[in-house]
Amino acid sequence: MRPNPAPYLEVVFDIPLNRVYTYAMDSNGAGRLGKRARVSFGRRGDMLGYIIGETAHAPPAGVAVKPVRRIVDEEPVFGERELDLARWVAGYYLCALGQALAAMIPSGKRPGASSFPVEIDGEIAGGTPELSAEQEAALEAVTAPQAGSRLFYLYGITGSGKTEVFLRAADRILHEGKSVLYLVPEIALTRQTAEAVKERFGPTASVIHSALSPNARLTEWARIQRGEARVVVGPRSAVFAPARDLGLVIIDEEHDGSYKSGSTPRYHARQVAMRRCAREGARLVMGSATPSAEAWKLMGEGAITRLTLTRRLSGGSVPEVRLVKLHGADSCFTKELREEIRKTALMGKQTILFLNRRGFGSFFYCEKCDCTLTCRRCSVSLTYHKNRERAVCHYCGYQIKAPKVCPKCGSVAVGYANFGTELIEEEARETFPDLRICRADTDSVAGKGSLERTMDSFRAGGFDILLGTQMVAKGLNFPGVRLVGVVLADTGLCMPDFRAAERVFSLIVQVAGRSGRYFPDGKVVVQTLRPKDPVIISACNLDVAGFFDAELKARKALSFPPYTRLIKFTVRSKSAEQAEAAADALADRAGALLPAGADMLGPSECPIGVIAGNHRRQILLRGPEMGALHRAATELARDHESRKENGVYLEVDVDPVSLL
DNA sequence: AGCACGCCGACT
DNA sequence: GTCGGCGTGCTC
Repeated sequence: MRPNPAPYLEVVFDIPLNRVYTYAMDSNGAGRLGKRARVSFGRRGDMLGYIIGETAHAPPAGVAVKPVRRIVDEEPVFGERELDLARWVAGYYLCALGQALAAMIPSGKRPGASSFPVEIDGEIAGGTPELSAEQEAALEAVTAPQAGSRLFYLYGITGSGKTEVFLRAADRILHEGKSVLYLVPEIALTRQTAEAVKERFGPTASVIHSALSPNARLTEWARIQRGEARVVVGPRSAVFAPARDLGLVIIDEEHDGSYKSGSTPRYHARQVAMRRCAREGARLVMGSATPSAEAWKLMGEGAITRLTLTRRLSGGSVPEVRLVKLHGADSCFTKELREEIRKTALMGKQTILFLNRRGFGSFFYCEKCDCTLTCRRCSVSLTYHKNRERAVCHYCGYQIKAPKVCPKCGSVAVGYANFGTELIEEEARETFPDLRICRADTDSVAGKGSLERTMDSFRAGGFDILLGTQMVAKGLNFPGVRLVGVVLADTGLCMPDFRAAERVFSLIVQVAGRSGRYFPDGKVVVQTLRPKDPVIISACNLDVAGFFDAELKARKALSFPPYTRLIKFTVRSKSAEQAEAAADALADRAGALLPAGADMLGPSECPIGVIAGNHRRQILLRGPEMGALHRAATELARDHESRKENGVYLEVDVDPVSLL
């Protein structure tokens, strides 16, 4: 037996420790790179690690090298390309390499277990429909052999046939012998698109269904690795699929918030896709009726090629969107909405009521002049703190005594609005005691099975009114729905977030598009406390360009994305004093490290100041470009880690989507 | 992140 | 006298 030339393996773990550990491998031969290993780690007897290197060098003296227990994989689960991508993710999003790898690789035990069968929806249009001239032009642009651009945006109203263009483009790329990643928002849209892709591409397709077990995911992963599956449909994590010869990445509903991960690593699938496309020479095509501000700006500058679809294919009409003023003191339902709900029920049709996320805190409004309280520096709504009787900006910490009269018009008809889903449900039941009402949001339902049952039952006509949050808006089709009501558009608008207007606008336009598509007589009623608000008006007119004209001007004036980049630091501690001290210390260091042109907002208390006994404070770094800002943030994070403060945890969010 | 070691309050 | 609270310290 010849001596092993590389007897040590470098292993990383899915823990927030950016360190590489060395284990001993006594048997001969190399080829462990990219496989997973079971090792004993600290007090933990058994731990799954990722082998990122093979080396002849022993760790520094004094450390007792442990042997590898078992190599888990027959074949490596990640190659150089995946490792490179993981390194980039770890560096860009400031997390440990092991955490980046864990986010990429499904954590199944071993491949081979059978996958959960994907249910058939029974609503798939057979064959391939004819393309309109607009669709044809878009397809040609995206798949042109000598594309001048690599980045495209399919911008078109709901029902204009974006999906068919995506499928045709995927088909062409496949015929070039390359692979395609087709990203869809979580849950809802996945199923329909997945069916279409399965039907079109058969076994060449890999559908990363949300119901797949970890083992089944790993099986799919291996099929993609081998080049057996060359069209991958899935949610944001599918952007990491080990596709060979990547030719095209499709991001459907690009504006959707689910593309940004909510836990470490807090990556954005769009960002990862852009990096992959640049690195692997692939093209990227995104699509939405309501692009993100980032994408809209890039389209305006020509950095992304805009391909516009204007025609509705199914001949559906644009729905009537009615804007109705809601009087704060009265009920959650205006006369108009009540009458429309009644009328709809009498027709034997159904109503969907949208609640803009759960009411968050309380916000000032004036009944008389429609004004709100905003921070002068950040232009976000001030949050009302009842116990302290103060109105606070959660970006910069600016605060004033909570007014009892309107500062603009002196009216005493002011209040602090807060409409939660429970309140609205309660009132809906009181107002319509004879109608059958159900509620569907993630926190009202115990298991995901019961949520699906609720949806299916509603679809089958088992309820008259469905109360739901964004998740209902996304992709599910309910053929019996005539009326869509946005209960209170302002709830979202008053979120203390500079993206609040963008989200509200997007939601209303998406809702409106939905209603017109599946019911020719569709109606949308948007209730608002402030019917003169330009955001709500442009949304009801479905005026995307008009909205972004104003919105981008405001973002520029206030130095917010997409004109700047942000990195958010959140410190948390059981002790309020420690959290405050740590945040202040971090801010001091940040002040010294910040590059020219960059600034810092905060430290301030997080909008949800205490979660599970943890006091939270945040600092926002802001700069004109990511390069220098990111270097400062990296330094700052390293600095914090080196002088480990007990019980103080730091979390970093690069390109945060929500500042909450 | 886990998981153990360690040093102070109310129980059989 | 012990069981157990979770503070802090380490993990090849």
